[in-house]
Amino acid sequence: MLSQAEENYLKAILKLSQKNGKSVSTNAIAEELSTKASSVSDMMKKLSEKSWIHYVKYQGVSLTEKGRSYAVHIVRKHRLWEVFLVNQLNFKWDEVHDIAEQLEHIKSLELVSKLDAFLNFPSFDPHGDPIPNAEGIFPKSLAIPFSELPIKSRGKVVAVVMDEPSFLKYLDKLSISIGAQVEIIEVNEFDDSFDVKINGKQSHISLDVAKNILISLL
Amino acid sequence: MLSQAEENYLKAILKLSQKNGKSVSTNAIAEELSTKASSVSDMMKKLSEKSWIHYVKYQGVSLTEKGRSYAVHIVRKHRLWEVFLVNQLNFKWDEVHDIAEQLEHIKSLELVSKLDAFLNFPSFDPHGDPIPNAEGIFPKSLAIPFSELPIKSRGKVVAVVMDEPSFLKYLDKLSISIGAQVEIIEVNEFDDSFDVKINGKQSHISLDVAKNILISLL
DNA sequence: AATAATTTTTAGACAAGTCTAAATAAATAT
DNA sequence: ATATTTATTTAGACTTGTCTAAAAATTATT
Ligand SMILES: [Mn+2]
Ligand SMILES: [Mn+2]
Ligand SMILES: [Mn+2]
Ligand SMILES: [Mn+2]
Repeated sequence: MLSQAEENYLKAILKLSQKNGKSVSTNAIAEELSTKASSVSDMMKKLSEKSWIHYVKYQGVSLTEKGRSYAVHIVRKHRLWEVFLVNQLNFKWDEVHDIAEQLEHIKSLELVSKLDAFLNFPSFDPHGDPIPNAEGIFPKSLAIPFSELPIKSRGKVVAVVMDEPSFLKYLDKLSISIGAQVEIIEVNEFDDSFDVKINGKQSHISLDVAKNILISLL
Repeated sequence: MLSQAEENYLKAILKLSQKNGKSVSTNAIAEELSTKASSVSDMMKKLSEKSWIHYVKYQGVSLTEKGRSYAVHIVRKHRLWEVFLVNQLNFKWDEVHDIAEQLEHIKSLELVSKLDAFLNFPSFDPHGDPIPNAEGIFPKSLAIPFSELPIKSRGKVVAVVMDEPSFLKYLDKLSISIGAQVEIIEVNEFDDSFDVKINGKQSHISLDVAKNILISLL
């Protein structure tokens, strides 16, 4: 049985390899988990001995089939619990991450499947992130960053890339939530900002913000 | 912030002092937590340095005010989660203990209070155990062991003392559940067993079983 | 009251997980 | 191709929580 620490490492490796493709560096993992590279090296040795990861010294790591499916299961739990917290307990979307970070480590397959059913088999979490099903398959969603939305075309917010509370609260202030209708009116070259419409109302956002909002075209 | 291990020790001390009054012995704690007396000694030193318990070598331990209130909070979480698992997720009462044993360590006051509200502020868990409120006050219930119910008087099952799955499943088999109407028809002196009525139907239970069922008189 | 049995504590060891500092390998720049 | 910088690993130390075995204190028995 894996410890919480081991589970967090697997999850970090999954996240980083989903983002950057291929193999993951020691430093990237250390950064992701706010720990030191030396601690990561130690842990990589351990996880590799137990066949959770492929690891060649100085060459980075990748998940084994077994490791990937375990990591996906943790992600599944994390996102299901976030749905529970927001939809059933009325938490706000910027409040749930740290709690789900703990709940994801609760061990009971029965619990996960009953929770899934209770929540009506959701496909996306409160931040628009896809929830893998019991077989580990992620639902597809073709989404592009808001910053790459063609001018004048309409889109719908489907997800956010960051889940830091400060970013999420800022989106609240801008009335940007999952499902909101958006449109780019104009690009301001000199500061890379955008004049936009959000649910029909004119607004203004920076490139940094726009890159972290995922849109599906209407 | 307390570790899971420390929390489990505090909870064990609370449980034992509620059962036997006064101060709790090293061996009793070791037994309760399935660990060794030497480990308990070590931990008692640590908890006492941090003022969670009163501890005098060779004299047993008791909780400080602060320790008691922390332990009660863990119990509150444990029992609220059990209610959630049984009432919302349709677990059976013999399946929830181990899961609640993990969930009780999730740290978020906000979560506890929202869960409490979501469940409609329950006063008793699925085994009939009292759930302390946010102030740490336990609801009262004057209950006596089934084995001490006066002959011919009627009673209602309000709680069970043990929560081992095997015991709970056996009660299921006897159709004994929280709320069931019961009555002792006759005491069989030679084997200390009882002829009883459960929801009107005649049955037969041992002293061991009867001692672990709590009744309130009708 | 002295002895025996039981309970509790200490001493020393170990595994997990982390850290700092030093060594080594790999990548980059000259 | 060599030197420099950066990334990664190793060495050694520390904390938490556990264990076994031995020592000490307490309790029970004669
Ligand atoms: Mn986590
Ligand atoms: Mn999320
Ligand atoms: Mn526990
Ligand atoms: Mn219970």
